[in-house]
Amino acid sequence: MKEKVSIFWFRRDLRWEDNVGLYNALQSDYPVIPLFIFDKHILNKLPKNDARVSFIFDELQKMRNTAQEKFASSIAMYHGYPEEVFSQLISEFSIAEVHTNRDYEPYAKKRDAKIEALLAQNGVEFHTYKDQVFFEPNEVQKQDGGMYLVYTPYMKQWKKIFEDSKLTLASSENHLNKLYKNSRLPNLSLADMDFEKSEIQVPNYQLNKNFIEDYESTRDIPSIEGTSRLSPHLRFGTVGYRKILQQAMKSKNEIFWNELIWREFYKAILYHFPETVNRSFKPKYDQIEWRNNEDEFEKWKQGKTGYPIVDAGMRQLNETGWMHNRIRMIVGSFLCKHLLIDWRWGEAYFAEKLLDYEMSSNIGGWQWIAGSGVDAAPYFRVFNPYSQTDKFDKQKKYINKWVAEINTSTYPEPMVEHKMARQRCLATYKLALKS
DNA sequence: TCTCTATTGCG
DNA sequence: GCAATAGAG
Repeated sequence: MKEKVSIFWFRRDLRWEDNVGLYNALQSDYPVIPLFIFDKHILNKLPKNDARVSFIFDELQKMRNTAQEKFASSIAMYHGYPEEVFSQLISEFSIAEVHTNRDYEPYAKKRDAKIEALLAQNGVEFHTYKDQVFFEPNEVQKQDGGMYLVYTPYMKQWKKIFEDSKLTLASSENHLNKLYKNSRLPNLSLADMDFEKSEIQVPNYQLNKNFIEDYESTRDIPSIEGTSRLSPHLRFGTVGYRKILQQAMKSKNEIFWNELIWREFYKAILYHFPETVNRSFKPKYDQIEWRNNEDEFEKWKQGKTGYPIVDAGMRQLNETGWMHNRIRMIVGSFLCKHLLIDWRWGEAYFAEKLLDYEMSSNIGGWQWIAGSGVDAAPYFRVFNPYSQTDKFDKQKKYINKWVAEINTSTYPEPMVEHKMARQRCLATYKLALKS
């Protein structure tokens, strides 16, 4: 006789507290098995020392320890394809319900549809919940029911409907005694999955009131810790989104809040226009004749362009898995506009390196800088790396930190001359965009 | 979430 | 000779 259980499937919500799906799973009539699947569809494409895999692994082990020590439970961990893992679970247990938080990325939508069908065939209920956003892609709409394509009106509507909404936390952490009592559910090591521990660590985030007050004045200065470092935690759900919103609301200054709304805007855009993963939102921009020079791309990746602010950014990315947002715009503009390399190449490199890699934000950001996206920068807006340095890193504190050899003979000459590159960019874009 | 150039005004 | 600014990309 198989045991009757329910399952909560963790994906990008790695926390016990304020977890909507988990809260609902714990209301089940049956003990709840917490599940995590290291998905081979995703992991097979990653390098063996991928920092995000290390981070997820460490966080899950911490959570597993908590479950063992306080609730005589654990987390069932598998390395495999989700459909296979669920087939196995179905054979081992009599599963009443599977609960999970909704995910809006193109791959996730397909995966979940498959799992839902598999479960349905076996008479298992599949319940999904809103957890990683405050408003889902269909909840912020124009009067005519269409999706906003410009950020500002989207943001205004978002805030308008937010006023009529309640911001409450889900008290999942108070119901963990409903977890399935087995402290030896299947565990894994990184080595079991043929991965190794990364050198790169995810730093802690800051979210105090002063930080949010000062955010507007400090966020653009890359040499100070004026950004929240929240992004990897937000990405993997090691902090709950509603708690962040609550903090953001405490300040009169709405700049930080607006950044959270950008995140939801780009999630909604990717949800409604999944083809923009590798197509320009504005089709004409796919007519651009990119130069796509491999050697130049290599110099950009390594931070050897001869433009100190660009090189500092790329080296920060390579060494820490993170880059300041102001600098992301500068290196992105340099790649697309000075070097005329396809934004998709830059997007792919960021996807490989960023601890906080979020598909919707990354695609949105790159299409913004390339000019091809919704509500994008106009094509003729070419960032000047020198004036950006003057504005945001006047004392060269950031540059000196990441490009130590800046004043020595080993530092390369600029790989392209700014004025020429700018004119070449304008001419190339103009050619592609004319009628 | 920009940059460049030409022009104006000051004097 | 410089700073401020409009207009265009």
